Amino acid sequence: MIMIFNFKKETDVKNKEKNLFQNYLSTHKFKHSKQRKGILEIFLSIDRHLTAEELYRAVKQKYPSVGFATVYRTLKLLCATGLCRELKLESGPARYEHLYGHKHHDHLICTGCGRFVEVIDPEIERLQQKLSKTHGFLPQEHRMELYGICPECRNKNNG
Amino acid sequence: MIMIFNFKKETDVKNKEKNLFQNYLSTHKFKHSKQRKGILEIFLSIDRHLTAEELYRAVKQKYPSVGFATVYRTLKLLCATGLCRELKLESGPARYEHLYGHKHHDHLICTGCGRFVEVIDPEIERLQQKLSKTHGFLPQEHRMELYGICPECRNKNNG
DNA sequence: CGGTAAAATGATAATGATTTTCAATTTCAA
DNA sequence: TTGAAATTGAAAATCATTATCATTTTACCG
Ligand SMILES: [Mn+2]
Ligand SMILES: [Mn+2]
Ligand SMILES: [Zn+2]
Ligand SMILES: [Zn+2]
Repeated sequence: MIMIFNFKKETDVKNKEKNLFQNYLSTHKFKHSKQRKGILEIFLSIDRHLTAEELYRAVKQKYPSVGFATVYRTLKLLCATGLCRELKLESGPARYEHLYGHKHHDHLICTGCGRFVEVIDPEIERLQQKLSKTHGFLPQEHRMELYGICPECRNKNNG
Repeated sequence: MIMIFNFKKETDVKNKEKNLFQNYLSTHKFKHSKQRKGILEIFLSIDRHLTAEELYRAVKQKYPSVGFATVYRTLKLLCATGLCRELKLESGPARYEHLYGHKHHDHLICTGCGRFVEVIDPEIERLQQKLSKTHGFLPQEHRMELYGICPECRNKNNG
């Protein structure tokens, strides 16, 4: 019962995201190609912070003819639509995460295993705004990544 | 009088940094080349957040025969010595800043003109540590960049 | 001082991630 | 259905950075 309910809710959310994308394409006079639909579909099916290459590989499994460039191009469109956020991290290629229905958050990243934990601290957010204003800046965005060792990796290293 | 005093203090600091570098080279059995000395000298003479290319160009003016690769290699050494910090920002090539005698700080960056303002908020730092620990992480480093529009750019756009 | 092994250098090639180019294909409004 | 315009995949180009390698320097020894 609960499973069925969750399943329904999930597909509803995904349909909403698909509609937002279709709307974005329409209002910007972009075309509704198979590739764009397919890439969005696969993107929505994977809820991780993945790289363009990881997404490309997943897309290939269902749609083998899609090119790497199209994945990159579509990721830009998804970001423009507000469905996706591009993360430029300290090292490695950019990673992409779902944005729709996700509030702003920052990341706690394990330097051992690469695990991502999404965090938000309203007090930090407030102080960031205040700090910007103290220096006369009009605050726009910010980026905060906290690096450390996660509980699992701490156990491994200590055991 | 004050000028002379400041001048002396400045060169003292620079000499200390040069000595630290020479020590680093010695203790690691690296050689004391003209290029390394020259690049450090130019690096110390420019107190900005500069790219490898900007440093390369400045070095070239006084030491035209120095290669780009050597500038990159020496920047790595300066970072290892603790005289320099490499900043991987949201976009563009890495930037390098003086580290010796500079406490940890984060950056407020103007999206209009690219101005860097160094900021530190002990309360934010404390909350970052706390946030990491709340999730069972052993805190290591963090990165925080606040983007906004600086007072000068705000005036320009409003005027 | 020479002599010499090891390290450093500069030029250039290679790399990795991303973007651009372009000929062929697809979309879509008329 | 048709044709102009957008999109695509493949491949080349780009950008920042790193690796390679023949030549030059450095540091040490006699
Ligand atoms: Mn996230
Ligand atoms: Mn700084
Ligand atoms: Zn971990
Ligand atoms: Zn500005």
